[in-house]
Amino acid sequence: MRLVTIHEVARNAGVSIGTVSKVLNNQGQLRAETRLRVRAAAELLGFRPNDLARSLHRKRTFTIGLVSSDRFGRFSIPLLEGIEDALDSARVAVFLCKPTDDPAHERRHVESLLAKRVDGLIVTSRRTDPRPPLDTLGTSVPVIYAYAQTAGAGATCLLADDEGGGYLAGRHLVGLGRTRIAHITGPERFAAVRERRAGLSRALAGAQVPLDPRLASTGPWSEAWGREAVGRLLDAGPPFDAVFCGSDQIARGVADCLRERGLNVPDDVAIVGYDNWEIVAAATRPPLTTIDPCLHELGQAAASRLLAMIDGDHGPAATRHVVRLPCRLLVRASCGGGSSLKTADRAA
Amino acid sequence: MRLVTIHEVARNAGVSIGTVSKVLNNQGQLRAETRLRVRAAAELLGFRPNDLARSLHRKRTFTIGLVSSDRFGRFSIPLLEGIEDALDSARVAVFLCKPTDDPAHERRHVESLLAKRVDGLIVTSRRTDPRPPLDTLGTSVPVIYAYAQTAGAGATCLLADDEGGGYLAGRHLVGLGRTRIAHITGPERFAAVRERRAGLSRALAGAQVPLDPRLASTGPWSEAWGREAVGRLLDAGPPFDAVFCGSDQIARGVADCLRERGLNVPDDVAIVGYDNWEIVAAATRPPLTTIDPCLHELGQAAASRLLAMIDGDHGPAATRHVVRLPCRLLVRASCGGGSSLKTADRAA
DNA sequence: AAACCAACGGAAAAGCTTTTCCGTTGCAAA
DNA sequence: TTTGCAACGGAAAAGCTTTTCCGTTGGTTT
Repeated sequence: MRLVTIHEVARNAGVSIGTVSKVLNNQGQLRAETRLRVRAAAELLGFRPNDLARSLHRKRTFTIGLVSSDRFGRFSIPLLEGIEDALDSARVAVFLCKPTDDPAHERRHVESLLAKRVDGLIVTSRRTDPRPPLDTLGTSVPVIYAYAQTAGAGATCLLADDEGGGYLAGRHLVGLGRTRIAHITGPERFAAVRERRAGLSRALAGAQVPLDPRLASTGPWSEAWGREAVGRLLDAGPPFDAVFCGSDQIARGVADCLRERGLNVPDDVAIVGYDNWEIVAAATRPPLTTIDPCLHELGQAAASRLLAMIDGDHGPAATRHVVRLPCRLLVRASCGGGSSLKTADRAA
Repeated sequence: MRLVTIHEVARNAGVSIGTVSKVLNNQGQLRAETRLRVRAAAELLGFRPNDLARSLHRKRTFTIGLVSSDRFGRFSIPLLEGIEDALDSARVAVFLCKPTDDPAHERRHVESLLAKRVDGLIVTSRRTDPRPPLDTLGTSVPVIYAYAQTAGAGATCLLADDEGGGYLAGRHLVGLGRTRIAHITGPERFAAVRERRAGLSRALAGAQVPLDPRLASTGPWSEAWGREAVGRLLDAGPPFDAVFCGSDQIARGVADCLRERGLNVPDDVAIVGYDNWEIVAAATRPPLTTIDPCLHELGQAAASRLLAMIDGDHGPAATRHVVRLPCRLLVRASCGGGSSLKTADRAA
């Protein structure tokens, strides 16, 4: 695969390689006729400048590494697409890399990325709980944590605002007049679980609606858990007219169980899910009103910020930033209620 | 981010840069003591050879491009992971790139990948139907189509064996003694739909079981369609004791509807799904026996083959290869039946 | 003691582009 | 006609590594 070099273009156009370079980069003082001739030669030969040589010289590769400390899953995808979106317009390419949780493996990948002289790194994970800081092996490549965070000092972390999401859900439900609100969510050990609950509490407190602890339960992030938990409440719990679920999967289980028990959603019980996992939320009967963590936007934001850090070179690297991006309430049918709220409603 | 170069290591170790290179690549004739000294200096300074310079010289970047003509979705993920798996051990990194369906956009991406001198390209898409060949802009980079195909002459395409998958499903059902088998699947225009049906027919024909056309219906790839289609059969169709579904989503709809109509799965009706989309198949009540297209393996195979093409340089590039990789029957509970079959059963 | 060989490691080219610095060339001004 | 300037484009270095080809050095062989 012998590729055309700038030398051949130069020879073909009867100029020096420096001139070719100038033409192709719109630099220097050249006659229009010369530019045309060189361009024609380049076109004819199908010349494509070698980015390796170019980057070697410019000390910038227009390349970043995405290290996802977890398997690619439903959270990584919108994130990834957001990142691609933002980078694509800056003509920056992304190296994918999927280390396992094994730190040695991660290290090896970072090593390889650094050898390739990526301009920056984005770290993501499935869980939003703190992870050990990425070891950049003594270099000072800009790093940004997207939908991931670390306790490290100078780290910039972009997260979804789980507390705000919980608040949005709560406010929506009380706004619709619900007063006995159950909360069925994931394992207590997840920070997201605790924060979403805090947001819910804040919303209810603001409306003088009590949060009955007997109506709150934690368990796995699964449909089966949703069915089981709501079944228990129906069997032995106090009455309730709404359920805020920790995930759309849980919400789906809740909806299925309620329907099978003869209850109507949303008339008897309103449901708010979490994640806006389209394929689940839209297929549920009725389709789920849910909290959308806006991961696409989060990905875009992460990428833009990284780009800024790369350009700024010596940005505010020393200070730690944890930024929470707002979630969005996406109204479908599971709460009834106005299409007036739509998606415009954002957390503070 | 001034990085350490081989010169600094050389100075530090009191040798020439050539010697450093030899040490780090285990080449040449050097005293053990020298090797040690150089290694120590490199370690001390945290030297990391610049892959740009290295690749420039070696004419090999250990980098490939993954162009996914479709959004990253549930099919791309296992594929991607398989690819990563195979490439990781060869220490090859992958550039992600997600052109839209716009050919100009795709072209721009390929352009950029070629400028980065990727050693090869993998093309994937969500649908398995033929796509236009990837324009490699006059170069001869090895290209492989994974879970995608093109009519182009010298193309190598790796696909899942849909016909074989349909056959597996059919054989499993007749093996369990089912004789009135319905088929609810996706839109007719998908090649996969037609091929899976052909496989089903072959299996039934082999067992002298008729395929009643009144029991076959096509529609969207959705749960709702599964519910609707099976509902219609219950209302107005001939009796049936099994349903082979075109996707797990459809199968889930079928299972939900049957249960709600008071029928037992698998006692009254057995169900086989398609895709082994874990999160759906395992959450269905009962968990779905399904056809697993083995996309992880397909990804691995695609990557290994690409690697071989890269190494072989002038491989069998001129001939067209379309390879169908076998699917696997994954037994859960929706057909009852033996755990004896398990996953060992593969298409011919 | 002369000749030779093995072991060791240095010098330099190659790989491809960008960019700075200068040298020409042609024309206008004095 | 000479001087000067602007426009144009070439030469060469820089960016970093790998690899080939040689030159030294010290010891062995006869």
